[in-house]
Amino acid sequence: MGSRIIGIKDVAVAAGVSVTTVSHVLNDVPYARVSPETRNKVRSAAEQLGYRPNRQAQALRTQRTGMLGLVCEDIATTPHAGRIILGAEEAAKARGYNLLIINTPGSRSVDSRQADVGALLNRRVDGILYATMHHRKVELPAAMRSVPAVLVGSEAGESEVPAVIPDEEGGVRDAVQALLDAGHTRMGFIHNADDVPQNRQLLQVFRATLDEAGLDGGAAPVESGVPEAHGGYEAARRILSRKDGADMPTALFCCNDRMAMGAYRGAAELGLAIPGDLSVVGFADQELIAESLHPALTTVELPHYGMGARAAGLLIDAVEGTDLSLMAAHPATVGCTLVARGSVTAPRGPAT
Amino acid sequence: MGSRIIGIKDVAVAAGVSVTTVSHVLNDVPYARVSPETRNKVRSAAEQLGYRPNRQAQALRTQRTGMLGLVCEDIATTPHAGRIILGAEEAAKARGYNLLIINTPGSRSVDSRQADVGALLNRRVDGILYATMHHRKVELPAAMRSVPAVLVGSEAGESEVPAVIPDEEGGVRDAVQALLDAGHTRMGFIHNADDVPQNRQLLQVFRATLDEAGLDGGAAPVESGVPEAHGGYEAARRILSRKDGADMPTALFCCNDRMAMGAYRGAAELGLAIPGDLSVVGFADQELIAESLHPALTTVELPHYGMGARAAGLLIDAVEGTDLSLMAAHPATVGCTLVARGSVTAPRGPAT
DNA sequence: TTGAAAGCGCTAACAG
DNA sequence: CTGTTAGCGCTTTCAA
Repeated sequence: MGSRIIGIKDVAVAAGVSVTTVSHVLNDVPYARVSPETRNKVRSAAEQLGYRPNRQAQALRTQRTGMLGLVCEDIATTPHAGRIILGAEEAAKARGYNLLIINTPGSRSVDSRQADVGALLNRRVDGILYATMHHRKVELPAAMRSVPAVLVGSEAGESEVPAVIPDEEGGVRDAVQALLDAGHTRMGFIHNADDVPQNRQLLQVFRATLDEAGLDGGAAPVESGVPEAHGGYEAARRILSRKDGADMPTALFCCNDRMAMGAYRGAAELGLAIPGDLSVVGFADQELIAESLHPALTTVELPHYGMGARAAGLLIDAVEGTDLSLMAAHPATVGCTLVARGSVTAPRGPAT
Repeated sequence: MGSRIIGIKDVAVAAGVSVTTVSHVLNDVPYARVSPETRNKVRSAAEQLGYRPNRQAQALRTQRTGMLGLVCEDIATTPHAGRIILGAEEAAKARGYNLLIINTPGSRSVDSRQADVGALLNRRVDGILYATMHHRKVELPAAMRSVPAVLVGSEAGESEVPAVIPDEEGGVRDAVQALLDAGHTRMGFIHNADDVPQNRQLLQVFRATLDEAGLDGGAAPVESGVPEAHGGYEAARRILSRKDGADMPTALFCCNDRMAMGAYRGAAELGLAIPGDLSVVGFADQELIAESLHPALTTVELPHYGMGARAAGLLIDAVEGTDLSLMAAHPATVGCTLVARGSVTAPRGPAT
């Protein structure tokens, strides 16, 4: 137990070769012509000594750190954060990269975010993943332009940074289609009152899908509320007590699962059983809630893991030379999946 | 736009001084004696050129990377992951460190986890944070012993690795006390049927707290179920339909919030209003659920953020020379907070 | 087939 | 007060 840290030199000595040879062997340098015996000697010496290549030193020499920066704008605050991180981490690891993670408050000044990105740049990350929670246009720290970058979950304003976003439109279509397929023709829409573009779009797609099915999307009852259980509760009560009889919707599309949870309660209070009297689909929010509800909520899952993985893959492509500039204008989109659980069934036959 | 990357040398030239001086100024080396004018010249030259110290090079030279490895055992899978990561990240950042994150499947072989830790070691992280989700003894990859390490959320088996764990015992006591304070004397315990030590302990503490209050903890009704909403539902039904009248519990302690959610439904079906007829407290699970329930669930919050921050702080202390070996035998504990919401109130007066 | 040697960008003795 | 210089551990010409 003498020398604490052993380097390539120690391996070279132990194997009776030069450091060059060790480097060639251990890195499988293609043009290196080393005899098999020598290779073995080197490898076993390295193993024996427990040699750990110092990636800092390698990086200094090769100008490649093999590290990707993941800057999360408030992301680690939401329950979905972990999935994005996990997706990015596994995709990165699979290609030999590691993730340097940094949280940056989106609320704070651009300067503070600059500094966070700067820290990553000082560490010479090969590229940067910039993740945000709410799918919207985002203003990027200027410093980011000096390395390849990919946005996760939102698009950049005017810049030409490629982005990976969820295909929410497809998700809404799938959800509505599931209701249509079950035989529903009158469905209500419970809207998130937060006025972000994303939310407006959900409603548009909802209506368009109805129109395309030959129904009147514009006529569908819509109510908004705060994006919490009680907002959903109130909105549901309003929709469901508008009028009785033939016009009452037999299904509800809720903009997020918490609101759906509230809708459950609203329906229960009005004596409506789910899914017998009322089918419900949720959207993109909380798997945990969806599964815990009774009956379990059929909902659309946002592909957090997939977006993380996809973005990391693209970023590595860019780092390794692929030109992503074509992608900048046209974000990559990853599909949402409709998870069918127990809250959708066929509507009751027309009232007698 | 000639030279792309500018180094300390460029700054030295621009400022008309030597690299030593630049290094001294930029790093605020205490024993360096540099005139204020020179300092200014250096600083503005650096600023001007947009100089970014190359931390890889610094690290190579100083043998300190300023990076902490965070290995998460399956952690990024759970919704709590983000809070631990966030806590660790912010604490690290505050002291000038960054986090290299790596997910490692706890289910897979020790070898695979060794490899993950190895990747961190190759990058010469200054220390390692090892986080697990379920508070239990954990078997650590041997390689970890070569750098300072701190466990988050679980204790090590026989090794002498310091750990940071939640004070669940205190959390249970607080919850029971809240019920006691509200005037409850008969409370049921809804147990997680998973047979992990943690769960057994919760019940013990529950009983002990009751005993200490002069009640008979052993007599409290206990029912177990799978740790999901339906498990809680079934357990609640069993407890609440055991017998009527004076012996029926007026409050329920649930081992996690999903089970509490099920208990709500069970109570509702039996015609019991919460909190009027039945008070409920949850434990350590899902803030999102707790807030969305109606009435909102009073529950005990596990200090994920705090554990992450605390662990990072300790690790950095160790990295910077503090001896943590005393701590190894005695894990640091961070308190859980009882979040009072709407599910606890005084019991109804004794039945007429 | 293998080895010697020149740096990657920076810090820290040691000299002035 | 400031500058020279020797590495940190590794890769990669270039030469043998």
